[in-house]
Amino acid sequence: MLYLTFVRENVELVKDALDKKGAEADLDELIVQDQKRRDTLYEVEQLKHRRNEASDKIGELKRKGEDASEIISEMQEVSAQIKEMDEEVRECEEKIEEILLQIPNIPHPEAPLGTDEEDNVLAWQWGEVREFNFKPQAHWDLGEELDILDFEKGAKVSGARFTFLKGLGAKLERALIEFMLDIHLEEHNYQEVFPPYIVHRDSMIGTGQLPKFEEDAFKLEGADYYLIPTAEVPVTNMYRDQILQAEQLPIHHVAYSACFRAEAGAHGRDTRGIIRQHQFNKVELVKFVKPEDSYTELEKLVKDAEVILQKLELPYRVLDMCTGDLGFAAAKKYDIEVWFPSYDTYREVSSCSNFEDFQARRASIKYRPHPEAKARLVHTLNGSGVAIGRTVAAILENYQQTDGSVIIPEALRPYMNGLDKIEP
RNA sequence: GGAGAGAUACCCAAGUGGCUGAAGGGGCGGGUUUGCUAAACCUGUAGUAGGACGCUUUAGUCCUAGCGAGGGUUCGAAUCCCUCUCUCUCCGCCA
Repeated sequence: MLYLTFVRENVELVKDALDKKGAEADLDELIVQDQKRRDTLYEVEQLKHRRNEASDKIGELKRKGEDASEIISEMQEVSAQIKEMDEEVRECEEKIEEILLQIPNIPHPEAPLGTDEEDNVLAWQWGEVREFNFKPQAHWDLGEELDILDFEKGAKVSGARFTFLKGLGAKLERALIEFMLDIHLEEHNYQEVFPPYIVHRDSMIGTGQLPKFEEDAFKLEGADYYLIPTAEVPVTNMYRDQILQAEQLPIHHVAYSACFRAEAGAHGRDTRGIIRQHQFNKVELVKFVKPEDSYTELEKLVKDAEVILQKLELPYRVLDMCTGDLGFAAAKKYDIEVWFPSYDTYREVSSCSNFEDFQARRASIKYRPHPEAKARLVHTLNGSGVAIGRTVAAILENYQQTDGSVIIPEALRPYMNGLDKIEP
């Protein structure tokens, strides 16, 4: 969310941002409501001032045992008027809030201009794409043959986009979680948290999932509860409505969690395999930093995520996301995509964003640069470090052998009891 | 799930309708005394949000709101009433 004052004073800039992001919001109505609110507020505050003074007077008169009925009846009228105008102000604020929540973050000036994923810019890439001397199989075929993925059982028990991992598949998933957590804890100095998977509405608003993207989330029936679409939501909201001390920053958290997504707009896409599931595992990195550090921190965040893929020796590329593909809350974003032989392309396994103060403002997360200083909003960042399910799929595809077996990446073997291969 | 008790500023805490725009204490900041420290004494300490005017060789002044949240009663609410949230204690149940 942007500050109302900021929007009021930078209407053109905000309009430009809306264009670049391909978003819409009724700025004209916002300005009208804002003006109406301020006018009414000024008047009603004058009345309240009068009332406060009169109340003191009444108290004084009553203490002296004198008659105050005249001034009381006068104030009865004033109070009724105040009540009415308060209601008017409240209505304006409701409309303003509604529009304000529709306005996306302003893109960073260096974010490439563009309308959709076609316009994303290749930033850099790593690793050699393997040449196969046979036709590589898709991970769902490999997984079924190895009896480590069971799509039928997933569909039977829970429906489409749910899958059972079995035996060494389940172990591989667990090993990756452990492996990634260890790297970020021991080599990158993140602090681990294990968050709740269910949050209430305020938390979803705090990080920007709501109110705009209600249909993407799973809501629990009969309660104001949502299943988290990413650990970003609970971990960022840990610090909601807080003023941090300067020396607490930067805060770097790593959190493993399951993630739940309705995938409402994705009918027919990635219906096979485990690329797009309603429930998947992810190790997430979340940072709270001083504003002046946030872009350095973003670069480091991407590097931290990349290390995982480098250690697993999976070839990947990094995309600098264009303005149209930045999403609602990000000012700048890099996606990391790993190579999938069967798709003959790269698929996203991580998305690293700098939200600047957009989330911090919604969630009211501030810090004091000096003990005496006025509180400022922090900058928040997060990125996957990385998505587990897609990494499993990538390992199956990239490490497959002619006989249908799959080699375990060396870095992962300590987490698999030294196992070097999954065989049919 | 049942019964009860709570929520007041950085912390503890007083406060049942106007003299509380929040006593008192602790902590923290400043000062006096002092060779230094400590002690004692004096003194400051609502952070925030919003608005009006001012400033932009940058600086404030005033107003409004704010005692867990939201409503209500009242000329006036920390105080009375209603709803909700959270915390604690005991019982039950459970991993």
